[in-house]
Amino acid sequence: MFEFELIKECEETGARAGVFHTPHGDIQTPVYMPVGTRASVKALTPEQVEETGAQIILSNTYHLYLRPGEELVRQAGGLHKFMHWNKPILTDSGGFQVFSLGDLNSLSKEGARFKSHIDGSYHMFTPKKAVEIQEALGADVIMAFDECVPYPSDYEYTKESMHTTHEWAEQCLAAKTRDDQALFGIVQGGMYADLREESARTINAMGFPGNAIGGLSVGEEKSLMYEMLEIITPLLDRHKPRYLMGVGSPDCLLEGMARGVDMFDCVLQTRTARMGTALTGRGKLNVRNAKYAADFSPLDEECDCYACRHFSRAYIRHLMNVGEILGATLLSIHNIRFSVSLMERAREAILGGYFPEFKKESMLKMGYAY
RNA sequence: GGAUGGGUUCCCGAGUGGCCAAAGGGAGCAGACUGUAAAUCUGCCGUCACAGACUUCGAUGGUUCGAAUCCAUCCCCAUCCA
Repeated sequence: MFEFELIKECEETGARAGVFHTPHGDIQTPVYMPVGTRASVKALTPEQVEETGAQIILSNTYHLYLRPGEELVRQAGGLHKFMHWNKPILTDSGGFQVFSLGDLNSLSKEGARFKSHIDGSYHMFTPKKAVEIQEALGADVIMAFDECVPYPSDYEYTKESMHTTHEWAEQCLAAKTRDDQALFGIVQGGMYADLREESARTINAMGFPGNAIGGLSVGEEKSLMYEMLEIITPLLDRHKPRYLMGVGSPDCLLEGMARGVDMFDCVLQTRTARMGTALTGRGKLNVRNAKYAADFSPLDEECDCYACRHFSRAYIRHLMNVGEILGATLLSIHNIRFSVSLMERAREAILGGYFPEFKKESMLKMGYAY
């Protein structure tokens, strides 16, 4: 279980194609994972998510712990059953929320004491607690409890935080009791090359079945993120999946893959969808714009998603403009399908030995600098 | 016919002598969004030769240094009474 088969590596870049085995099915990598923070990919039914070709979705420990509570999810028979999604699920540990939602009460080596953003009540997350909650939720992949330092952060703080994250990673491993869940460690180290190297070596040595890279895409220049990736991925076990947390946009997906990343998750697809933005092979398209009022072509001519097969830009613009929920649904379907499709095509390119060309063409067509 | 309340920038709606090109919504236009407190947030939103000027608050005329705000007449609208 949780074996990662490395099928092919690009000879020019670090891109890889593989298969990650989980109790709820195999995942063809590289993979984009839609995010369903509160046990729901916003605006979509599980069937709609599945129809996009999504193989695995994310959910969130912090949010589900606060509401409805992990015990309730356990009672429901676990997250898969509770939300009616029978494919793999990955739960984020909640580290990101505990630190980003601001009202952090106190942080120590033991864990983080924080105030609920919902009712102001105090809670304590420790590595052990984060694992316990995630075991109750029952996702296929669970994440170590880490601290995601903001950008910019000074060297000393980043270093100390990284060491705490490492200690927590060990504690998460020790706390784990279920063997039908894979616990991934998370590399931190901010934007400091030596810290990233140390963190990658340390986390990798702990022997997690998969390694994640956290603390990137937090406001830094993309070039800096790529630099960090180039330091990190070569130090992570080739035969285990590498997961770049919170990334990304189409260009970041391609650039991440080229640097050896296998798994990505990002809220951008669904969030921007709800705001009226469609990701397309020719770049972003804000369908609310007046110029699409009478444009009866699909969001993306080359897309095979449900929205593009049946609806026009003009119709979706109309839905968004009058505030019909269906607009958010159709755009979400499209953006997820677009991203999933990009990954599928990239995988084929890796397998077919033409990934560098595919990447270049895709980037240029989408209007990204190359 | 009489009484009363009204007519404000695309719409709704504040404002009742200067700090008013005129609050606040909405609509419209554009932008942002990367381990989701987001069906959210931000900007613009009379015109122009735009750190200034010009036109505007039903119409016309008047009072005043100064009017969307006060006065007169007129034109509409709403409700009530005949």
